[in-house]
Amino acid sequence: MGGTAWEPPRPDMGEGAFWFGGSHTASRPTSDRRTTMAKKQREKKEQTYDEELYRIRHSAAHVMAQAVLEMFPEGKIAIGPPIKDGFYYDFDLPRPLTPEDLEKIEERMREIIKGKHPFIRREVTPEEARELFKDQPYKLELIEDILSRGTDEYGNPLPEGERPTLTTYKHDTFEDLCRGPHVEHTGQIPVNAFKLLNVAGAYWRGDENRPMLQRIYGTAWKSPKDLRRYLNWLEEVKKRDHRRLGKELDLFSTHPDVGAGLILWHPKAGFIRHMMESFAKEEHLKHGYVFVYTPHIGKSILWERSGHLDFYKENMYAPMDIDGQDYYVKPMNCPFHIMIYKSRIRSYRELPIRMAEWGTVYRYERAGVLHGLMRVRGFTQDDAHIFCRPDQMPEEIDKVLQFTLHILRSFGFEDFQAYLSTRPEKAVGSDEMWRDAEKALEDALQRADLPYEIDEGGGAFYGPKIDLKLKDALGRTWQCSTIQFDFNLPERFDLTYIGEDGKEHRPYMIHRALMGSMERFFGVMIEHYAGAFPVWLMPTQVRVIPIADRHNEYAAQVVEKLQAAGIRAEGDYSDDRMNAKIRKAQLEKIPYMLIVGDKEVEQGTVSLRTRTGEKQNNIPLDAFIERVHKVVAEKALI
RNA sequence: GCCGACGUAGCUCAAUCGGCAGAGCAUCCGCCUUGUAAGCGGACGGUUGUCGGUUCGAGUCCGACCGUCGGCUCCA
Repeated sequence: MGGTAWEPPRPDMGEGAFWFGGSHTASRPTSDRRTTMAKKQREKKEQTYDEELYRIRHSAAHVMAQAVLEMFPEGKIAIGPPIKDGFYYDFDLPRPLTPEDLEKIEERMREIIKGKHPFIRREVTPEEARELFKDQPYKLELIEDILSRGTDEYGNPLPEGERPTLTTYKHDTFEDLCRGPHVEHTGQIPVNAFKLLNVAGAYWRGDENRPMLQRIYGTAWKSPKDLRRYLNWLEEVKKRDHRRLGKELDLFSTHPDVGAGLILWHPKAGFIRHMMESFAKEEHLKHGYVFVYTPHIGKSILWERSGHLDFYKENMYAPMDIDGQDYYVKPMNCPFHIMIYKSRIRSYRELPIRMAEWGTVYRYERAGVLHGLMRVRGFTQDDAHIFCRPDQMPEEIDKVLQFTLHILRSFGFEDFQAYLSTRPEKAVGSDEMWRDAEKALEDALQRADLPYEIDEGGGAFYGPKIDLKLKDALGRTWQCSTIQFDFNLPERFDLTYIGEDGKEHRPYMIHRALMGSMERFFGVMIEHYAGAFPVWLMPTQVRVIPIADRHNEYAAQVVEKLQAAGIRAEGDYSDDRMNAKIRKAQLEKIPYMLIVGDKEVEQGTVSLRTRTGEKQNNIPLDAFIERVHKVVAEKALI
C-alpha cells in the first residue's frame, strides 16, 4: 500500500491535543505536558491548525452535553474538549450508558443543531460562576483552579499574556464554563457530518485516585464527505489491525494457559523475524558493535545495586527462591552488560565499547494496558549499551542516530518524529553532564535533519533521551527507538576506565534500542504493510500454480529453478482449481504467483500475477528471476 | 489496576421468553482436470472460556476467576 493521500491520525492522542490531517500531523499546544516545539515545527503546526473544525467540534461537545443532561437531569458534567478527529465529553451519570443511549443522544443532538441556537459568550464573576454551577462539583473545582492557578477550563496553562477570566458559553438551555471559541449558532455544526463513536471510562482529571467518569467520544467534520472518509479510514485501520492479521496470516497467538501478554510466534512470523534480526545483527557488526549473551535471571543484590528494586520494582515479577537466595527475572539488560564491562579493567584505548544483545525481558504490565504485540509482558529488545569517553560522546550519539535511521529505513519507514527529553527537576549527574549530553543529542538531531520536539523536563532522572516515533502507512505514529543517557548506573556500579593519565575515569553510558522491541516493531510492520511484507522478508516469495495436474511436473521444474536461484518458491499441487489457488495465494499475500498451463509448458515460460494485481503473460523465467533478485536486493515491496 | 462490553466448532458468526446447539469457511474422503480472487458431493468437528449458584430444565439468569475488546492511567 502506498501512502494514503488523506491521512487523519488516530483520535486517541494526548489530552487537549487537536489534530488535523494532511501529511503533517499537528497538535495545538494546549496540553499540560511541558512541550516546546522547535521553531520549524511550530510554523508547521500553525499552518495546519484548523479553527473552523475546532469550533465545530467544541460546539458539538456542548450540544452533546445538553442532550445528555436532558436524559439525565441529575448528571454531572466534567470537561468536553475537541480532539483530533473529533471531541469528547466526560460525565458522571447514575448508570452506564448503552449503545442505544448513544443513538438517542445523537438524535437529540440533531434536533438541537437544527434549532440554530446562538452560542452566547459572557464573562462571569466568581460569585456568579459558583452560583451558576452550584450543582456541578466538577465545574466548581475547575472554577477554583482557574482562579487560583490561572489555568484554562481543562487545567492547562493559559497562553502568555492571557488573564484568568471566567467565561461561559450558552446555547439553547445549556450553559457551560468555557473559553471558546464556538460556532455562531448550533446550525453551523454540520448535522450529517458528526457521529458518536463509543463510551469509555476515564478518570476525572486523568487521576486514577479520582472518580471514574463516562466519556463519550464523537467525531465531527465540515462535510458528510469528510465524515465518510474518516469512517472509511477507521475501517481501513480495522482491516490492518495486527491482531486480526496475526490470526488471518497465522503469524502469532497468545493463549490463556500461557499467560496474557506472552506471545507465541508461529513459523511465518518466526521466519520474518529471523530475516529481520539477521539483517539487523549484520548491520550491528558492520557498525562496530559486539554481541553478548546474558542470563534471564539475576540475584537480588544485582537489582539492588542497579536501583531497579528501588525504582522499578512495581514492573518486576516476584522473586524466585533458589538455594535460599532471591533471584529476579530481568526487566532490563543493562546490569548484565555492566557486569561484563566490569569483568576487567578497561583502558581508554578500547572505548567506545558498543555492547549489543537481543535481550528478552519481562515486565509486569497492568492487565488493562496489554494490547496485541504492541504492549506485552515479555519481549525482546534490540538492546545495546555504549560505553565511551566524554570526548567520544558527541560522535557516538551522531553515529547511533544515523544507524537508527538506517535500520528503520531498511524496513521501509521514511517518516519520523523525534522527541528530545531534557532534565527533570529531580536528577542525578552534574549540570555539565546534562548540558553536554543534551547538546550532543540536539546537535545530532539537527545534523540528521529530523523534525523534533523538545520535552522540557521530560527526561528520566538518570539522563536525557531521544525517542523516535515512526509513522506508518496510515500516518499513525509509534514509539520504537530510544537513545538514552544514563548517568546513574556508571555511578552505582562504579564503572571506570584508565585514562591516558593513568588515572581512573568515569565512562559515559548510553542505552539504545533501535527497533525497540521485536514484538512491537513486528506489530507496527504488520500494520504498516497490512500483512504484505516486502519480498525480502516473505517466507514464501513465489507460489507456482499449475492449471491442471498435467502441468505439475513443469511447475516443479520452475520451483526447482527458482530455488536454485535463491528464491523461496513452492508449488500448489492441490486439486483446487486455478482460481482457488490464486485466491489462496492472494489471501496469504504471497508477492508473486506464477501460473503455468499448456502455453507456458509449450513455450517454456511462466505467466506472472503479483499480489497487487499486476499481470504479465508468457515471460521468460530468467527475466522473472532477475526481477525478484532486484526487488529483494532493494528491499522493495514488490 | 479502574469503568464498560464481550467469550458458542480451527476461523467468522446464528440459536425467539430459560425448553433437543446450528450454518458457511477450514480440515479429511471422493468426483471434477480446470486460464488470473472460492467447481461439486460427503464425512469429521462442541462438557457453549473455567468453577460455583438459581431452576424441573441454563449457551441464555446470578457470582467468582481466566482471557479479549474500547478507553483511562502507565510504557519498548
